[in-house]
Amino acid sequence: MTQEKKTVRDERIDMIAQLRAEGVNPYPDRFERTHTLAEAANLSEGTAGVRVAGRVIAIRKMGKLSFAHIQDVDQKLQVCFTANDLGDQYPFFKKYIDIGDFIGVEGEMFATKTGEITVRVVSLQLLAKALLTLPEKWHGLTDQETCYRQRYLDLIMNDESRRRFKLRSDVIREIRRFLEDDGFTEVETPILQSKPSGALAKPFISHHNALDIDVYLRIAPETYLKRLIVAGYDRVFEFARCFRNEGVSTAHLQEFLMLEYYAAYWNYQDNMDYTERLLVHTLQKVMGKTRVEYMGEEIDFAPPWPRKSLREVILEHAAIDIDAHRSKEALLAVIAEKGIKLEDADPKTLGWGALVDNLYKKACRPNIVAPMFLTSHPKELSPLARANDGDPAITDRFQLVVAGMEIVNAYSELVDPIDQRERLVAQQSLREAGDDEAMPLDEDYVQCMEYGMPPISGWGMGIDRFVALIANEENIKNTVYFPIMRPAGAAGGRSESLD
RNA sequence: GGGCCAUUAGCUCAACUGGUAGAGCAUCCGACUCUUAAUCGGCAGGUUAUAGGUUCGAUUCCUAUAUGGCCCA
Repeated sequence: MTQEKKTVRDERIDMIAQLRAEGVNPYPDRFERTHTLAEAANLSEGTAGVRVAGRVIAIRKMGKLSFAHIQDVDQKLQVCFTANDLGDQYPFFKKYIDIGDFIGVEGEMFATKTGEITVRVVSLQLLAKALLTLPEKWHGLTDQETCYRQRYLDLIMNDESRRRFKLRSDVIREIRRFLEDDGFTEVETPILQSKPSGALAKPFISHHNALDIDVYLRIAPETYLKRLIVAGYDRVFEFARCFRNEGVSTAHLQEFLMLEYYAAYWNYQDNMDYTERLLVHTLQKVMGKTRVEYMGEEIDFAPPWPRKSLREVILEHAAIDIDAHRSKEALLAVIAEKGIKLEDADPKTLGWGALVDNLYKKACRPNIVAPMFLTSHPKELSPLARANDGDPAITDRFQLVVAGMEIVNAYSELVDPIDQRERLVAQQSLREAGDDEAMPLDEDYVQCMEYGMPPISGWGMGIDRFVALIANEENIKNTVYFPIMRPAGAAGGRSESLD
């Protein structure tokens, strides 16, 4: 006996054939709506001629009276079918409409005895027949992997997921409006670049066939945005999809959204003021408040946010004065003396600046919860930042640190072409020594600077990370619709290449 | 890169110390005019992630692999 068992899908395919045989198109081309579901939900009782459409997400079929809920990404609405109102269409509904289908209905608004606003349907149209059933209605979809791989199911089933993605869209919209209202121009700069620059990171490499050159997916839009300031724009910004070919973790995406803006004639102090205004405005607009909860801690963004130098912060949390230990050897010695273990495999290969950075990440950063501006980073960590006029070993730079995460990175830009060339040459030699995160010398960029670059302060924020923070979401993958995953069922293909 | 955990019906989960793999929802058949996890009755649904091993017997124990999650570096 090889009788194949019928799956739900097989049954639905049979049903579609049956529908067609009865002259019903299971996939009609349009439906004329009078209201969205959200609009309909706000209509008053007695409003007739309401035409709405959506996906059926729940059905309660009874003898001659049935209820269903239809849903879109914003709203869920109850609809009611009776044999009296629908006539022939009532048995059609009972026989052919399933959870998961899209339907369009026309009817009159009324309130049920529990007071729920509902459409009393007088005519019904099937708009799309579903072959596969939705996840179970009560527990919904909880498997994280399925949520990532089939985000549409996550969004259909999980209200919390819909809210999170709405928050993301709201954040981007409000930031964009705020910047536009302040005279910033939104621009687009290249994603395919022949030299990756603007950050210290490993790029993805691709190949341009027509030009026969290797190209890099951008790691930051920085140097192109500054070229536009040279071109004469006062203020530009870009929501820039960036790519960094680095490790996977709950805090890192390889493809992520960075907002950068550049304002001519500002320094980093002006920019800290502006950062407070921009982010407080955004939080007020999208959350209606400045307090958010993240992983059980309450974080209040009410300004002003303290401004502390890297030196002060390390002194505070690690009791080490980095100014008193300005050589790598001296600093290593005092770190060892304090019994602090750095994360990097071999701190001896790091320069003084990188050592300071590691020390901060280990001893200070996890303790910074409330928003704080961290300023005055070592010059060697910031090849595109302006050196401080009083102390040329540090830069006029700040990061906004919240909940142990760097949310914003900004500085007074280096606009001196001679200084810039020297620093990029230094980076280049690090690169040649094997540091593939060091920045290559971009001759075209330095040349641009030689034509004259005004004072600028630039700013960058990881949108995904910011959204994760205010959405109280631990895993950054849940702030993007479709995070990259290893293809499901991919069978090996890499064992051969292992040495 | 290292450690721990998970993978069982379409979905959410059980299955004691190794002894015939179960339930709810969804599907299918039937009843039902205010339901909302609708209810009630009935049917059906499985290569327990994959490949090996131990055993009279493996969802359970062991090894490897795959995918994912969490923690650490």
